[in-house]
Amino acid sequence: MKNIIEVLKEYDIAPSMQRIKILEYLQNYKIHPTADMIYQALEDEIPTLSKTTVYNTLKTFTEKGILVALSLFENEVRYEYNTYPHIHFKCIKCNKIYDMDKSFDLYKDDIIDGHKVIEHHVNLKGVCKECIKEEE
Amino acid sequence: MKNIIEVLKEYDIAPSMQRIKILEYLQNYKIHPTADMIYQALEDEIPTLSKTTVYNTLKTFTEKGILVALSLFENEVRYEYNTYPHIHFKCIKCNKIYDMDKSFDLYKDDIIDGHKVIEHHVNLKGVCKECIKEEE
DNA sequence: GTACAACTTTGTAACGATTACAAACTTGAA
DNA sequence: TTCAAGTTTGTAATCGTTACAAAGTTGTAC
Repeated sequence: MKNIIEVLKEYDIAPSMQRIKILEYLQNYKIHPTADMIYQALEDEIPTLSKTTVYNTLKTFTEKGILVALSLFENEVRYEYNTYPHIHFKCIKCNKIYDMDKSFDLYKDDIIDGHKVIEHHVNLKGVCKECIKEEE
Repeated sequence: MKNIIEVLKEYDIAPSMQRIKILEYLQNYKIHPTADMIYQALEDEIPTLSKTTVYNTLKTFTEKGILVALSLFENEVRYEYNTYPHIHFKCIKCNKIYDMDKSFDLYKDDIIDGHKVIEHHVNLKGVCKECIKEEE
């Protein structure tokens, strides 16, 4: 396993104690933790740790490219009336969500690796046609 | 277009004014609105409308099967250390997220229908192997 | 028509994840 | 040793959402 301090330096991040522990946790526990999970796991080891530090650190890591943040539709639940399987495309500029009729292998109701699939979502994110126009 | 009152009755939902207007909005504006978007669109027409009513109604519609609620990772951002393209499976019982190495057509950096794709996520939801065991 | 029960709607308060902000602390170079 | 830049911390605020209880509405039995 790569030295954590070197990884941080590689990404141009000062290797503070908090940052080292957080990255170490992420390397060891690949359960896609939330900020809160990380905080709870480390608060015994670093009793002064602040949740804000965890958020700040994760933000820094994500900005510098060490991590990827997963959360397609962020804080909002979106509702749709039609429910045939299709692909969603969300524009990062205007926040509109478009339906796309590209087909895909649907795993709904399949068993994969022993896990039972109930829902299958394909989500794209990018800049929509309209917003590309406006950029020019 | 189908009569809205009949659709509601079909799904065993009493057709109140609020419910009719909300369903009408969803039929007419297929932009996958948030609860708040719906509230804002209707508050002029129904000045006494409460946000709670919108939330209640959407919950009812979703429970009865008129709508589908989209929001894969809910309120939480999850972080991951490795970033090769893969499929995520989230267990609805234990909330763990598993990586799956099934391959899929990757649309990243493609242009589809004029929209530029920057991110491409495939997300499955269901009951994981462990939790299936526990159910028996 | 009245009364009552069941259902709906409403407003306020609370919640949980996240962010803003400013004060306190740490670091390293001049 | 000092100072500036960077880092950490705690508190308060924000945003989407939910809990809860009071008020309003409806339909049916009398």
